[in-house]
Order: sequence, then structure tokens, then C-alpha cells
Amino acid sequence: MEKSESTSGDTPQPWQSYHTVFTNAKAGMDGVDKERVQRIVYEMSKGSKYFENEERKEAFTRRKLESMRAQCAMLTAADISNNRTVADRRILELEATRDLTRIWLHVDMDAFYAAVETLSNPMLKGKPMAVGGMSMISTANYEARRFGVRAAMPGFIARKLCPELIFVPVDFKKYTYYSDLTRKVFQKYDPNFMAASLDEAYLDITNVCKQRGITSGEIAEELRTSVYEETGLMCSAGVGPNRLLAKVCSDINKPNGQFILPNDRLAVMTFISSLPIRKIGGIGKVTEHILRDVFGINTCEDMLQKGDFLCALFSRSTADFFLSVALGLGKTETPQVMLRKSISNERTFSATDDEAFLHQKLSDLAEMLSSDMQKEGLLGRTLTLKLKTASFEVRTRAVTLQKYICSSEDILKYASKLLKDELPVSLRLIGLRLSQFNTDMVGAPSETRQKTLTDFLISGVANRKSTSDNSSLGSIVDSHEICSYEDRDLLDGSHLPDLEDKHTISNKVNSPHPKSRQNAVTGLLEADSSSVEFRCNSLDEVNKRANLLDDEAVSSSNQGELLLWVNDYKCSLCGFELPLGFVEERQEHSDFHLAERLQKEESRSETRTLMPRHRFSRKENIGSQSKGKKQKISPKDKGHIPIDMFFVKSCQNF
DNA sequence: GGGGGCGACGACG
DNA sequence: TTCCACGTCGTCGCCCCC
Repeated sequence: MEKSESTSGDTPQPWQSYHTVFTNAKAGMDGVDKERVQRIVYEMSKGSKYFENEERKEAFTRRKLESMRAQCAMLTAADISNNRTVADRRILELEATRDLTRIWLHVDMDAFYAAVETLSNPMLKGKPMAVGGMSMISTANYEARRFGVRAAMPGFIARKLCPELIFVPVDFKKYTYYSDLTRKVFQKYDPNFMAASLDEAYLDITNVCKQRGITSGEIAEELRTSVYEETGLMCSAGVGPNRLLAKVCSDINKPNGQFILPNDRLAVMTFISSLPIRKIGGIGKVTEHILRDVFGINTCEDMLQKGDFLCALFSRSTADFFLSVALGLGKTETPQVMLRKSISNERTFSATDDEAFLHQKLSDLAEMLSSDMQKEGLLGRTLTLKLKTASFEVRTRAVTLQKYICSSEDILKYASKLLKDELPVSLRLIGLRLSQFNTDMVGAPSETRQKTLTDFLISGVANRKSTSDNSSLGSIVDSHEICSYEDRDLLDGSHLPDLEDKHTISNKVNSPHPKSRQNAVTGLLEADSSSVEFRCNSLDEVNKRANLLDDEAVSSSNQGELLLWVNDYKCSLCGFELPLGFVEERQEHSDFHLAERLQKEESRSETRTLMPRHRFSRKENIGSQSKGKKQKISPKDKGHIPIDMFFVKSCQNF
């Protein structure tokens, strides 16, 4: 790799060991004076908090490398022989999965954002330009790349590398517009094409090649011409028997070029064997470093030869990934559905420990996240708070709730609790992520998921009637579309007398659609000594619902709360007294009875599923639990790394 | 021992 | 002058509980 080479004699210079994501080569950077770029990047970074953090990470990687080298050294001849057998067997098994029947085309727009900006402002043509700002660059045009300027580089460093660099602010609206135009072209060749990002897509062109009786090269040529005619933008294409190879191929003749790899095993093996590992999607800076410095692996062929060591030191899935890559294997089928797994927002700001400011940021993020969730009609139950401290240390703190949430109030409530445990702290970034979606909701249009009032009432009544005879709460909660047992604040869940039961209830229940939640009024119905919470879009609905139930007396002076409080004061079940104003406490109290009730039900039924008990104790003590985690001495802090502590990822794309 | 949850980290555009 | 993003997904190790 070019970054380890020195042109300044035998004496190593400090900048030569400082690697960032943007010191490696990218298309259009072949003639760059790498030594100069690396020196400038180093000098601009040296002494900064960011730099210190990079050094910390680098030291950690070094320790990992040493540990792995030690492991390699400890392998006996017998170990190596055994692992050779394992590797050879896996290679045969993987080889058997080779599919050469599909033709994949990967299309990659050339310097997309920069090219779009040049289209709308032709004055930029021929001048070094970058899309982004002083803090970060999204894309640089080819004129700027000649100076070593590239994506993911901070703007102030880019300006140092190229003082005449023109900065253009990011305009996603514009890029989306042009992206849509390109996608219209892609669709003509593969209606099910896979968009990898605004400027990249994978097309299965097997059928179009057959139907039209022309080669993949001709299709690629035609597609690129068509994209240019439609948009005025240039792109590059790669064709291969799978997506992994097509992606590698599209980079070969960039910009405005293409490379065709025939669907032929020998051609694939010849192509892949000399390929530097860094060209493979999924092998980044760290993985390359490990493979090169521990195993002496530089090319895919090396990877095949060192299969025994890879099988000995990596997990099965990671070793499989490496061996697959070395064989030039990759995904050939088109996934039917691609479901989103998480949704997040994060913002960077000047580092501060001002708690009011941090809380405001958190609140803004909760709003943004909630808005995104509602746009996509999603509900999630795992909330993750991401923090980047002033020293660039990244922390994440997560909590899995028993209810699905999407409102900004809920998000902020739980996020605040997570943040509170970290204070005081000086931060430069806060992020929020929701995951573990309610799969019933994912992918369906919002409108189809919103319950009408009629649905609500009819199914609610039917459900209620079917269960009122035996008072089976288990049956009631199964009608999760209309009833929601509102979970109380589980972070403060210690007030619940039996959290396990509490969880069992809520785990079966889905919250209503976000739209219906927005103006929801919470009601609690008390019947057969079991309380059921529900939500309606208006107070009228609450009352109608209550009337329809025709159960025993429901009394309330609070229209939203229909719990059985005698004289608005005394619990009819146990006589516990709570004044009217104690809304939350009352709800907690009703939860207590609900849990109690369910416990009885549970003892009668052995068929229902239970969630592991530990989850409740963890929720109960989320604060101390997360502190406990933090206090845990990590292997790196102890100065050694356990033998199996490697984290080389497998690629999702191959 | 397996599985869920958490936290850290790698990778990519 | 400015001083290192944002969003998403994947793997791994650890902890805890059953």
C-alpha cells in the first residue's frame, strides 16, 4: 500500500505513521504527492484532541496486532495442519456455491455532488471545488483530488492542501432530483435495481442482455450514454457475475469508464488473485492493517494461501468472508425486501458541558427523530443515545423499552434519563437512534395502519366481550391493534411490584399508529378488577368506548382517566388513598393491580411465554447498570487483549 | 450453553 | 478566521439469566 512507502530516505518521519481515512488513494488521485498530503494532514492535526484520540485508537490497534502475532507464533505445526484442512474444506464448500448465471452491473456517478453543482454553475468547471464546509467535505471534483483533497476530509485541511479550493454548500434537494433522473434510466434496464446510495446502484442485467441479444459491455455503454443524455452527468460502470465484483470493476476505469469481467471462473480467479485487499468493499483501514501486518496478506490470492491462519484466528463468519472474497464470490440474488433496521439523528457542535444546552440539543434531536419515525410510520423500542466527548471518545447508551415509541415526548423522556447518567460531561456530539421496530408496521403505508374509530370500537368491543366472561387478560392483550397497556416509566420501574408481569403484558402489545397517538387521550378502564388502558383520538371516543363496555361502575372526575377511584380518592380494590392530583401515581397504582392480576392469570396458564427475568432487573437499575458497565475494566485498559478479541467485520455486500 | 441486551468498533458513501 | 460529519448496518465480546 502506498501509504507505507517512504520517499524521504531511511529516517521515518512522524507523519508517515499517521493514517486517516482520507490518506488512502481514491479514484482520480493517482498523481497525488502522497508524501506532501500526509505531511500536511499530520501537521494540521498534530496536538489536537482529534489527533490524540486517533493515537489512542492506533495504540489499541497496535496492541491487537501484537496479540494476534503472538497467537500466530503459538500455533503448532499440528494446529496449522488442522486449520489447513478446515480452510480447504471451507474453500470447497464455498466454491460449490459459486453462481455464474447472473450478470450484475454496478453504476457509480463520478464525483456526483460536485458534478451536480458544476451543472448548475458552469463557472465551477475546471476549477478545484469541494462540496461541504470547513468542518467536512462530502465530495471533491477531480481537479481538487489532484491536490489530495477528497471526501471525508475536513475543509480546513483541504484548503491548506489547495488554497484556491472553492467550497460549495451541500444541497441534498438538488442531488436527490438528479439521482431520481438517473434511477429512471436504471429502471429501464432492471426494474428491481438496488440503489446503494444517491449516486450508486446495482442492476441485474441478465434478462436485458438475453432479451436484446447484446453483451453486458454494450448495455453498460448504452446505460452510461443514456444517463449522460438525461442528466448531463457522467458515470462509471462495472460488470461482473456478482455485486461484489461489479462494485470492484466500476472503480477500475473511473471516471467515465467501464470494466467488464466475464462470467467465467478462470477470468474471475485471474482478476481477483492480484487484487489488493483494500479494493474489496468491507475491508477498510483497520482490517487491511491487520491482514497485512499480521499475516502478510496484500492480495486476494494471499488470502487464499493464508486460509489456515485466517481460520485459526478469526471467527467462522469472518474467515468465511475472507475466503469468499479470495474466491471472487459475492451475492447474486436480488433481495425481495430490504427493511430498515434503525433510524437515527446526530448533530455535532462546539464542545460544551452546559447542561441546559445539551438538553436543548437532545430535545431538538428527539423532535427530528420523532418526525422521521412518523414520516416512515415506524415505532421502535430500543433507544440509543450516542455521545462524543470533547476528547472524541464515542459512547453509546441504550435502553430497550417494553413499549414501542415514536413521539418526541417519549423519546426525550428516555433519552434524558440516559443522558443524565453521563453528566457532568463535555460533549461535541449527541445522537439518538431508535431500533427494534414493530415489524407489523415496517414498510406498510401509514394510512393503512391507522385504525379508524370504527375499527377501534368494533374490535375493541368484540375483544372485550370475548374476554370479559373469564376476565382473561391474556386474551385482551392479544388484541394488540386496539388496546395498549401503557407501560409506565420503566427506567424508574422500581415502583412496580412485579416487573416481570408488567413486561409480559406490554411485550405483547403494540402501540397505536403514530398519527393516532399524536392527539391521543389516555384512558384507563377498570373492569373485573383488571385495568386496561387504551387510547382514543378524542375525549368523545374515550367516553363512547367506556359506555360501550357496559361494565361495572366507572367513575372519574378526570375525563381522560376512568379508573375506579371511590369518591375520586380511594382505590376500590385495596382502599389505597390517592388524591386526584396524583395522576402518575394513580396510573402506577393501577399498573400494580394489573400486574397482580396478571400474576394470577399466569399461575393458571403455563403456555404463555415469559421474557427473561434479568431484563427487568436491568431496567429497574438502568442508571446503576450503565454505571456498572462503565466501571467495567475493558481489556484494553488492562493492557492486554484476550485471544478472541478481534472485530474484523464481514461484509454485507459480498 | 443459548439468547437477548448492551457497548464498542469497523466500514461505506 | 474557520479546526475532523452524518446515517446506517454489521460483528464481536461481555454480562446476565434461565
